[in-house]
Amino acid sequence: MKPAAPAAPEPRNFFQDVHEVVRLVPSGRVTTYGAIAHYLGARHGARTVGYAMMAAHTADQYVPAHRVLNRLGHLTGRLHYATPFAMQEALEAEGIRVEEDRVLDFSKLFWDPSVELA
DNA sequence: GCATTGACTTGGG
DNA sequence: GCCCAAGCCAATG
Repeated sequence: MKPAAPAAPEPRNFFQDVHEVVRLVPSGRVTTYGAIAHYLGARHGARTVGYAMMAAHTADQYVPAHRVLNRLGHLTGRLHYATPFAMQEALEAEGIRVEEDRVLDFSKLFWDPSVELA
């Protein structure tokens, strides 16, 4: 019989893996695409992680993508939200200070899954 | 099957 | 600290 339902627009397990790691990010903390990629093996490349985040918009469960930033702590994905302020407000709602589209004390708030989940 | 694009990262100027 | 170029993987046309 058929191995799977090709009609299902769901991507590979890799997307679910990325979404799961993002959900594990505690409130008030942030992580980066590179950290997630490294936790998953770093073979897929940070770009693929970012691509998975774009799919997070269509994920079954909610994914706190606002806690995922680039290595500089910039809110790179804010333009992908319904409103460009949604991501910043979501971060500030968790006690994270955001200034000029970048997270303050990013080094302190940085949450590395390859270390915290070790 | 090749070329383009994308929520990235690193290195050099 | 910021900008440009190269490398990387996956999806789309």
